[in-house]
Amino acid sequence: MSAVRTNRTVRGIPDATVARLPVYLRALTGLADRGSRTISSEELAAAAGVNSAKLRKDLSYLGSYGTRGVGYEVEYLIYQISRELGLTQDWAVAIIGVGNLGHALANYGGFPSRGFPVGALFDVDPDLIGVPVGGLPVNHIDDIVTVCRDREISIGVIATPPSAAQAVCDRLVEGGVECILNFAPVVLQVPDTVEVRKVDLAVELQILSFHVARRADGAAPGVNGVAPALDRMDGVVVRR
Amino acid sequence: MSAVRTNRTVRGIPDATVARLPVYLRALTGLADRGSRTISSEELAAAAGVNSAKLRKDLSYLGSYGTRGVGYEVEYLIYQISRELGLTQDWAVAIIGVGNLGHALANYGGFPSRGFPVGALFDVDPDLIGVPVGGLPVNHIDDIVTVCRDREISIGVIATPPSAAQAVCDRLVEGGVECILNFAPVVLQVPDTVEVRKVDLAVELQILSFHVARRADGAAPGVNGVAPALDRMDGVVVRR
DNA sequence: CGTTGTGAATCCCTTCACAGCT
DNA sequence: AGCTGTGAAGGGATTCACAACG
Repeated sequence: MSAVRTNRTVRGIPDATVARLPVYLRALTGLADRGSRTISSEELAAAAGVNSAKLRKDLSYLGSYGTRGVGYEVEYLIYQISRELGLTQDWAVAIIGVGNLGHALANYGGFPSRGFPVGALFDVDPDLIGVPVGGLPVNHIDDIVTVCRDREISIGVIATPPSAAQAVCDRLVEGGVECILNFAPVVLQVPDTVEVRKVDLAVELQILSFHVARRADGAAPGVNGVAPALDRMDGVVVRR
Repeated sequence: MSAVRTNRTVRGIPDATVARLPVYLRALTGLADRGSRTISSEELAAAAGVNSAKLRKDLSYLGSYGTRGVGYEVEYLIYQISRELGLTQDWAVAIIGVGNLGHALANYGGFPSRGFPVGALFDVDPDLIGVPVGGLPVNHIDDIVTVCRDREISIGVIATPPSAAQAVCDRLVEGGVECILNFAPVVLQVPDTVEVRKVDLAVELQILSFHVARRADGAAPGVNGVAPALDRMDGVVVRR
């Protein structure tokens, strides 16, 4: 994690910054659509929902792309952020698991339109193999390695049941995929050359639950919240 | 943000800790299924993919639920974490936007089975109103306020196109919903009594893109990556 | 004059290391 | 003897505040 490039700045952009760049990018494309030519850090920060000092510091990691007394040129900043994020080229994704979620993802236009064409679909279900979903026929999960190699898949999206996730992940890695977006509620084991990001819907809801519960706490009983709270520890409450 | 409760400990559990509790919970239920009675911080940490000191510190915010020299009793810890997260009661969720994603979410069994019954569905499309999705008829988006009030909805899941998201959000808040899970690529404006969490698939892919691009950088040309990289700044490359 | 870019201060989270308990 | 619980140290990220600059 100490890759020094001889480019413009010595790199090592903080993870927190990288995670915000796409948000800035979205705000900027919105502004470009509405015809803005330049924008100040204050305004852009408001549009992105962050503090302006944070925005300026984030952008400063990319280089000095603003003009003092004026602001940032929208189109130019869009280009610089896109370049930094590697969005100047397409990266093919594979979706593994064509159930509810995988189906929705395969049909979701937001991926290809942002430079992430869906290059392959995989499932185990024999009834699905060969059936086109979102215009692309489903391949068998046993062919992950060869198909990913052939089609130069860069990103694997795991939308399988949890029990299958690790095996699928292993094959993706074997097929040369080094970036994985994991929707399965499992902690994946990968070599440290591989980058994994996780989206876990149940976890998100449980985090929200903490906040609802906290609010309900002080409030009058019966305000949003279906069953009465358990007060006694008389058994385990987690369902499956 | 300085809510002091007179319970057992003075509260104020760090956000980072709250975000990990669901992960511990999942690891623990897995262990319980396999019949483990107790577990050490070392083992549980490994299962959850974190460092053991972090795990112990996180758990220490809930209270002293371990036994020195032994470890944690699995069932008891499950109960304590569930209680802390407010999972000892159900919280009804509403899904707004019954398109690809909303449809998948409505049919996803993981929500109700974890204590988040789907209590309402909304859309604007007249063809969808009244049609049952996942067993529940779709309501019109104009009825959000009254339906959410009536059915005591605690959590709103926004799965609409970005253009509709803010208006939907406003109505949810008006209907008494104080926790929102937002799938629309928009920064929502809410009163600070409302908690918003965001899941943005395109952002996740763009973050991964940064990492793919970084890897591809040093590698031989042609290794995973569809189009040749742009070297010149001759136009804007972001698509819509 | 207005806004960027950035050292310095602050805050929060993570990790270490070990005292304290079973 | 072994493992938890936690002060203390360390590392990042955020925010402040202002010098530098167009």
